[in-house]
Amino acid sequence: MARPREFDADEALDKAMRLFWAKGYHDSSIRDVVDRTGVNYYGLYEVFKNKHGLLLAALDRYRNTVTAEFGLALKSAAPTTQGLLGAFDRLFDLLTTEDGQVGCLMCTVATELAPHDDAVAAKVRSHFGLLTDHFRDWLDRAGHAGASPPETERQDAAAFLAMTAYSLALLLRAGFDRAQVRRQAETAIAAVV
Amino acid sequence: MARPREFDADEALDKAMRLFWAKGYHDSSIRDVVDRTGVNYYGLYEVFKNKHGLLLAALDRYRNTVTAEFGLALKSAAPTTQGLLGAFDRLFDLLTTEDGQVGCLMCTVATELAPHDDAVAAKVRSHFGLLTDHFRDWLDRAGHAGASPPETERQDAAAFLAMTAYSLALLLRAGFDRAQVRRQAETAIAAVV
DNA sequence: CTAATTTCAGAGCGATCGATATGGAATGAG
DNA sequence: CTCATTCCATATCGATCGCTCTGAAATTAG
Repeated sequence: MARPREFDADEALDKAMRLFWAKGYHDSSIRDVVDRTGVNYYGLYEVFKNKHGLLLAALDRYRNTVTAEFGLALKSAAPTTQGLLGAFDRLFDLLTTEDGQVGCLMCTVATELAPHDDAVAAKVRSHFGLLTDHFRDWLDRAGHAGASPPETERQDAAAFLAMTAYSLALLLRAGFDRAQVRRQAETAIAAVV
Repeated sequence: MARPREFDADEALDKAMRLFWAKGYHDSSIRDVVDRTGVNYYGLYEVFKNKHGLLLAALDRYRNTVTAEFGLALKSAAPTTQGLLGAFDRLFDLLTTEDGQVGCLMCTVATELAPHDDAVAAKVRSHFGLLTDHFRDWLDRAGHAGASPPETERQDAAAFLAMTAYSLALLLRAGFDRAQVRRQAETAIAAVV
């Protein structure tokens, strides 16, 4: 098989994801990616085809790491108001890293690209659906405690919480301080539990 | 005064605003602006200094036209659940134009630029504050009808509605259909009135 | 009228973009 | 070992970026 690859594709993808996450798509150049990952152009294009392919792969990775992590937080959250608020606190941690990744990658590329990029738009909507499912699971657990609301109402509440997560991410990215954003989360939670 | 200007600065700014609104900042080139407005480079740089100055002016115009229009809708909205929903319907109209402007310009530039552009971030936060004030006015009117909630709670509700408006715009831009987004609006409204 | 001034139209600037081509280094097959 | 193959490192490509400069056109002052 001739000369073996010197880089770890997942590791490189993670760094590329964090670059897109911090700076968005158009403002991140392939040269930036090369510098950050240490991977040469050849390897990058061999594995990810082009810049757009790299973004799509980064979105998948985001879903499988960051969003999955939040899913775990929801799974282990108590079926109470405080439990849900704790999950949102975990979300805030995930959405504000030390390396400058502020907000949610999905929300950022949604506003930047979705109207003119069907592949990205599809991934965003799919991600929103996943988020909704996670909240739905939590609501199902919480519903056992009190009176069980009707099916459609509970599904609406789940989608509403997913929308809330997105908008909290947007506010964080816009520079609102965490305490203020957290108050918004409390108001949203009070709406559905 | 020598040769007079041949273009209307406001008219040109409006077209530039719509370009940024539709495609975002980085994906809109000065050449695009020149083509869309018919204004030459010289005039553009003479009036707006540079691309960033043009964006800031566009954000001001957005606030004074689109957001002002929504403010009027809120002012004339009945102090009822249906009244508020009607104002959101007007918002949906404003956020989906025939020329391809989908979503909210402020939200779009917030995710695209705010973390690395203080001037833009400041305008976004100011815009969010204005939106909050508009909702606050409506809540004050609505509050007269029933039991008046405490001051801080009402202010939180106003900010929550502003956040809701932002996230509805985000969902529209991500390609969710209007009916689904409207359902989210209903859920949010039910949370505060 | 001429002269001075300002705008127009667009050519052109250096820089950077995404993407590819190239020559040498590293590996496995025979 | 040789040799074909694959990857690394980087030079380079044409295109486009934000922006400026230039020469002609249009206007006012005198």
